[in-house]
Amino acid sequence: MLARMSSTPTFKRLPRAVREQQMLDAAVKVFSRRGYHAASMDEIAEDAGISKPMVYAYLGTKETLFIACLHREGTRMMEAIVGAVSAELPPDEQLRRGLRAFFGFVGAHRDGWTVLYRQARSEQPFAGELADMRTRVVEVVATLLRRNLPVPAEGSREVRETDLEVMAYALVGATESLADWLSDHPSEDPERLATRLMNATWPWHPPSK
Amino acid sequence: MLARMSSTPTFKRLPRAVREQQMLDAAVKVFSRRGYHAASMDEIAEDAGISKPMVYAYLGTKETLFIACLHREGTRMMEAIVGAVSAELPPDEQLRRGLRAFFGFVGAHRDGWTVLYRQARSEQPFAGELADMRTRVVEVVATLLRRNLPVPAEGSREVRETDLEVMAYALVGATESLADWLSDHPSEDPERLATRLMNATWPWHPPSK
Amino acid sequence: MLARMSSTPTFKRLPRAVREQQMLDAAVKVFSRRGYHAASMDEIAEDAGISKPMVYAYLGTKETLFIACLHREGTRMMEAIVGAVSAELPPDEQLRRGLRAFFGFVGAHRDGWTVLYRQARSEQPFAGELADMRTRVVEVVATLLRRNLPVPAEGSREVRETDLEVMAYALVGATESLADWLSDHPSEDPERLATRLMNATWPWHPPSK
Amino acid sequence: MLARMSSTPTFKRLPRAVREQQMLDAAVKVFSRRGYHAASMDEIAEDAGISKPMVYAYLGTKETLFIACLHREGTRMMEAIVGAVSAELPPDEQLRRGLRAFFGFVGAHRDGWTVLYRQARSEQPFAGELADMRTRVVEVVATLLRRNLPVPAEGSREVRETDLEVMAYALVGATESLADWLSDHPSEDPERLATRLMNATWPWHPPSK
DNA sequence: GATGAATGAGCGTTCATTCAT
DNA sequence: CATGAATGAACGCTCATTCAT
Repeated sequence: MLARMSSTPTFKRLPRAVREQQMLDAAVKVFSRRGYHAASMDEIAEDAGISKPMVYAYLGTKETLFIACLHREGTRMMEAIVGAVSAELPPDEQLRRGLRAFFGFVGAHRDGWTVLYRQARSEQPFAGELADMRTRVVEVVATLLRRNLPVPAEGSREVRETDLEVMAYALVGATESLADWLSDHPSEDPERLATRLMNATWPWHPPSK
Repeated sequence: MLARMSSTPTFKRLPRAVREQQMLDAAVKVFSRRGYHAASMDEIAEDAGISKPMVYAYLGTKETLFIACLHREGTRMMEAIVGAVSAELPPDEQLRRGLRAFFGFVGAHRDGWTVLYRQARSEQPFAGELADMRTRVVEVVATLLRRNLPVPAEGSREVRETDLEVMAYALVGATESLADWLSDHPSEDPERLATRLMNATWPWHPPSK
Repeated sequence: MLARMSSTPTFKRLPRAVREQQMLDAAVKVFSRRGYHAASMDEIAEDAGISKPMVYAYLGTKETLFIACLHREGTRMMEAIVGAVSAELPPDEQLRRGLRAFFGFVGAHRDGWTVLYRQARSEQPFAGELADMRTRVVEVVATLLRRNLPVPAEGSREVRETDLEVMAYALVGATESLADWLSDHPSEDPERLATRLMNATWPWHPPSK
Repeated sequence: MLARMSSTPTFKRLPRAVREQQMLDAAVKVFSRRGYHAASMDEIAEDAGISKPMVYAYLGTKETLFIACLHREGTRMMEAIVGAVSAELPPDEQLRRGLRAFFGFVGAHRDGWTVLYRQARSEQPFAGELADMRTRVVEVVATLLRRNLPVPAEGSREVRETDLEVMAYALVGATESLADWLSDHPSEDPERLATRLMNATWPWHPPSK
């Protein structure tokens, strides 16, 4: 029904949403490969099979383009994790599954999220954007941790809120670091890595798997 | 105040070694503030109170200049840590003091090492340099960890080498992450942070301080 | 005079091919006037009435730009000579006409080929390019010379191949030198110069013209 | 009397003339190897084992330094040729010996005169200097040629002065060209080359050697 | 809607040249 | 006499960004 009968192959003009995804694909690829500054709009446009002014028309400047990449990839990662964690599970199982999902995602998108994230962290203009994302992650993790602590033995020192935040930060940092480790050990299994981290950090839980 | 207006005009024809340090100071400052790419050799030279050709004459290109910064700051950090850890101390005390020294150093040089390190991680040309430093740190930490594990209860599962490496990586990542957290919470005490991390990660040890 | 004030403003958004020629014109002019090193890309761009990035976009770096100049001018010269020489003519007439065409070309493009050629000879990066052109010319000349020798009298010493190559080189060198002489004597007639060289070098042929 | 009795080895300070020759040696070497523009005063000073300000104190700017090189090498070449030619010899023998001496000199100083000369020809600032040298050479050659022509047969066309100048230029150009050819054929004997050029250009003379 | 043509601005780098010691 | 220290001035090159078609 959309089929025009005109002589020229009218379907070349893709709808806007599709074009935007193509551009973001190309941008993620190039930003990851070259780094934010070394990436050139020319290469991104060429890789997307589109002319440069189109990129500007759809996604704005280089900076907004990068932010768009960041959001898309960040959201995808979040969804992967959230999709793996059900609120009905016991807290430690939530943690375990969340870690698995994260390592799995990073392993499957080796040139995506991790690299963009690292780029963003080192460039001032994106500090704000990143702080937001990170905060959201830390909050989720902190919540999980709170429900996941060993029952404080008798009157021993109790864990306070700031400690929780510190632990959450530490866990996130540890996880990022292991994501890098994973990059250097491609033969390792993301699943096993999640288990290892769990066992190492919460030795009071029964080993999983 | 004291002895201002000294005998020489103090502002010109300084010996090479002095100028090199001035340049490195300026470079560290500008690289931290702007990021590697956004930093301009002009600004670095101006900040060092010297003309650009001098920078090139003494420290070479922008890339070698950055590496020189990295080495100087990295070495300073390493020395701060090594100076705080004595081999005679029990392993867990070594770890504790090493962490304290690290956080203390990061806290005292807020715009130095951490930022440079982050920069370097996100630029390919410096990946190699950094990987070396990181590997050395991980090895040291892994050694400490090996001597620092809880005595494996009877026949329970034993910790293998790979687990150790993973733990070391995790600990280093957690520490780096907390170094960032420290940058965002300038009012926090580096000493306390080290304690918190120890308590959170090795709850089976008696709390320190 | 004729059809000035044509329909289009004439000064912007020209198609690539046109702009490339404008750039090459400007480049030849500036390279000739200043020499390869002293010529600045700024001046070339300005002279072409275009911004510098366009020059880089179309013709590449300074080196490739110079080579492009060399090729264009060299090709034009070759065509001028080839167009003047018919294979049906007797060999000595071919030589005579070739010389005339060469001197005519040099005389008509005083600041073009000769100067570029001299520049190229003195810069290592272009040694290869030029050696090729020169070799081709020498081969052609050697062939002509071979067919153009006086019939060796009875048993007199015969001319060997190496001698031919040497003669060809000598003739080409002599011709180049005279092209310079022509630059210093603008009032001289290129036609007469060719005749003079012929008469001086092959006195056994009947004088032409 | 100049001998100071001081404690330091006073004789390290070489007399000015010696130092100048060292500098010129270095300059000739570097100019030949790199070309006029690519040669740096730094490299020349270093190669001469002397500091840069000394070079400026003794030989002035880069331009005057190059001219000094040109003069020294040009004079050496002239002396080599003049030393080989005696006014008592028959004209054609003078020519023959002059060519031999020239090719011999060029062959022995492969990186000296020829390269400097070529450099100078392609840079405006040295046009004047070179024109002078060349004129002197051409005049000598023209004189030799005048005495060296075949006795004009009966009433045939006579050779005029301009023809002589043209011939001299042609011969000089041919010779330069063959000097290049010699560079590409290091196994060839400069002596034989002189003979070949003579035989080719003045076939009416009895072959020499 | 889509693009080839075009540029302002800036950066890393080098070099001839000169003080101050 | 001799030099290490220092710089002004350019230059080649690139890039994000925008017109005009």
